Amino acid sequence: MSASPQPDEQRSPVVEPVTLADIAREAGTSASTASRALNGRGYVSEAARGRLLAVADRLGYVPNASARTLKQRRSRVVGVVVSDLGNQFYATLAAGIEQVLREADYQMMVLGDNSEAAEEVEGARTFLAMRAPGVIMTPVGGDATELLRQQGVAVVEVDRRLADVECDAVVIDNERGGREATLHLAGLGHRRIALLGVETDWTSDAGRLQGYRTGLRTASLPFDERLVARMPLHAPDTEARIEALLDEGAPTGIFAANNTLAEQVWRVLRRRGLRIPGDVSLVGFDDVPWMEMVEPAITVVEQPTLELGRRAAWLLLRRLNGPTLPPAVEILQPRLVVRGSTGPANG
Amino acid sequence: MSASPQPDEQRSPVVEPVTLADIAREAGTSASTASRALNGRGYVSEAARGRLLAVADRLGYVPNASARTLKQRRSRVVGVVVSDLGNQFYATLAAGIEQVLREADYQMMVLGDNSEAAEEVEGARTFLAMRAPGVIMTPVGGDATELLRQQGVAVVEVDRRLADVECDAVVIDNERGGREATLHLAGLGHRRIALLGVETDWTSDAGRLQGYRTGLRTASLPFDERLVARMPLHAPDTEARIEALLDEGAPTGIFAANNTLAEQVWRVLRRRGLRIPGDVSLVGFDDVPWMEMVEPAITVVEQPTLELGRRAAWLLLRRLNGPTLPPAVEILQPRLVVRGSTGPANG
DNA sequence: CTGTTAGCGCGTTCAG
DNA sequence: CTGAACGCGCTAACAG
Repeated sequence: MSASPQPDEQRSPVVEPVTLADIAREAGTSASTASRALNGRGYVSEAARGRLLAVADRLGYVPNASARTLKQRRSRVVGVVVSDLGNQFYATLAAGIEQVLREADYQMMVLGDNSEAAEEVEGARTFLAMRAPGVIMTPVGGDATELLRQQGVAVVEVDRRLADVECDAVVIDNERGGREATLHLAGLGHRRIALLGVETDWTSDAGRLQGYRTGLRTASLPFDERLVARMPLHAPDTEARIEALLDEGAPTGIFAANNTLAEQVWRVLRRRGLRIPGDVSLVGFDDVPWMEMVEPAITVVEQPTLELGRRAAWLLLRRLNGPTLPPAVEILQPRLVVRGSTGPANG
Repeated sequence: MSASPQPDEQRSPVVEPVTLADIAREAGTSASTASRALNGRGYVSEAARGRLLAVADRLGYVPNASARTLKQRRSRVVGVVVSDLGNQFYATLAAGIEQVLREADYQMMVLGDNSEAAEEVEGARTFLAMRAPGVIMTPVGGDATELLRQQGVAVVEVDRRLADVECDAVVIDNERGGREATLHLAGLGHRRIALLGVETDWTSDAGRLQGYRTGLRTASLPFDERLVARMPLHAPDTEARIEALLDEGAPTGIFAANNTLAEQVWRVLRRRGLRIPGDVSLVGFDDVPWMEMVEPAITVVEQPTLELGRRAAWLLLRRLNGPTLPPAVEILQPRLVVRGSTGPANG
């Protein structure tokens, strides 16, 4: 009955953002002093500082990041570009990076290229535009790193290495992981062990393949082309290729070199009604939650993914503080976790 | 033998970034004209435009985002804050948002609060500092939205609603989802149906609970307190509480109101050696990949998560173009997907 | 300890 | 169609 709904009373006051000048005026100082007080650099009397902080708080001051970045010629945003944010591995990697960055008061901005060099370069340009002081990435095509480095942006490669120029990196001992997976299968009596990898020039896959070969040799098993399938990255027919591998290679043990491949193999095996490990044993690389929820649980080469991210962030922070330090490369160790998907060969 | 590795030849030329002034000078025009040519606004002769574009390309010009933002008083970065980026649901939500934003030439910056109002506010301040024109969030504590709105930042709530002030939102019909899950179990003859939810004031959980109650009523089943467990968000003893629910409520059917709860129930049931659905039937809310990989696969109320994100982004873009439009609320429909984890009651 | 000055790189007036 | 001038908000130098 009373106040009928007025034309919404224009309920967006949309106040102008409070600036340093505003709080300086309010506190009776100059903007410079306000600046010094609010970010703790330079001399400011206790009295002034107190007043300034109080006013800033009262007015709800939020520093304008763009102005600061423009002036200082670098932002507090660290760029991260990974292959696929939907993949648990990369998501966890990013989480690790974020943990460390946050403590150091940097913002993280993540971008996904789809393992496409072009998108990676686009991401690099974005970070260049934002004047990011550093970028962490799972490299796909060299160009991005080069572009960044050329502009004085620190780059850390994580999970795999690619850059021609030397740069900081943190990776897994993939060769060892591949070897252990292969030897585990060989130790169970498997003689036809397949490798399922990705067709790239990435050091991660190359290492796992290398480990596979070393493993075979150690176990005195021959290397057979028909037992190796390397999937093009965006192949629409991955499952068909897996079927082909099964048909032509007749493996009794399969080493799938990443978590998505493991999932796809698993689906194919199940669809075919093949028993695991009765008919085929399966070892994955990179442990993700579903692997220990399915029946049987998947034997896997586990990698310290979160730690991988944390180290990468550390390396970057170190680099930001010491631009002339020699490049550092950290190698983390994977660990074989034996579960139900691997068993003795019977064929 | 030849050139011994020199002191690395100072191989970081670290060129100064190319500015608009640089390319203007090179092309023999003023910076203003360069600006107009490069971002297509205002009149520029074809000749000048051509030269400018060529020079910009040759010099590898990357616009300084901070300068642009400072001048225009708003950036091209849309903020997104979700509860937990590690959770597949929120990750997919973000992916949907990103798809749409990218097409409209906006950058997305995601932040995770841990369902903590304080972190959410911190996120809002970050976006305020970056002069984000809009923010999309799964709200937890009201304050952030208010802060943002007050400063004229467009806000879209997604997955749940919270704001006192009216604002755009896109949500799922949770009531219906909860009802269908409950009726499905009731239809199978279950009389002791438990609800496992989260103890929050979120509309999502409230809706699912409401649907549960409606479902019970429709099926002429009594509402029993002992069959309802609402978990505090960061409870360290969730599994113990689930055990308690099992002991005290003796349910033969369980409706777990989100994907993480479904996972936890599943783990507890398995640990206890209870058969699914022989001893207990389980329905989840929000379909995620593991649910159809486990044996038996989980019956679930599926929601169009990616679409949820896409719509939220659309709503935001719409709002950015029409600040005075009336608030829009979109409600998307969930869908019951029956799989093996639900079966007839026998007790 | 403080204020003044200047400029980061850009886009937007406004004359010409 | 173009250029000159200005200012977005902040901080680094420099006097005082």
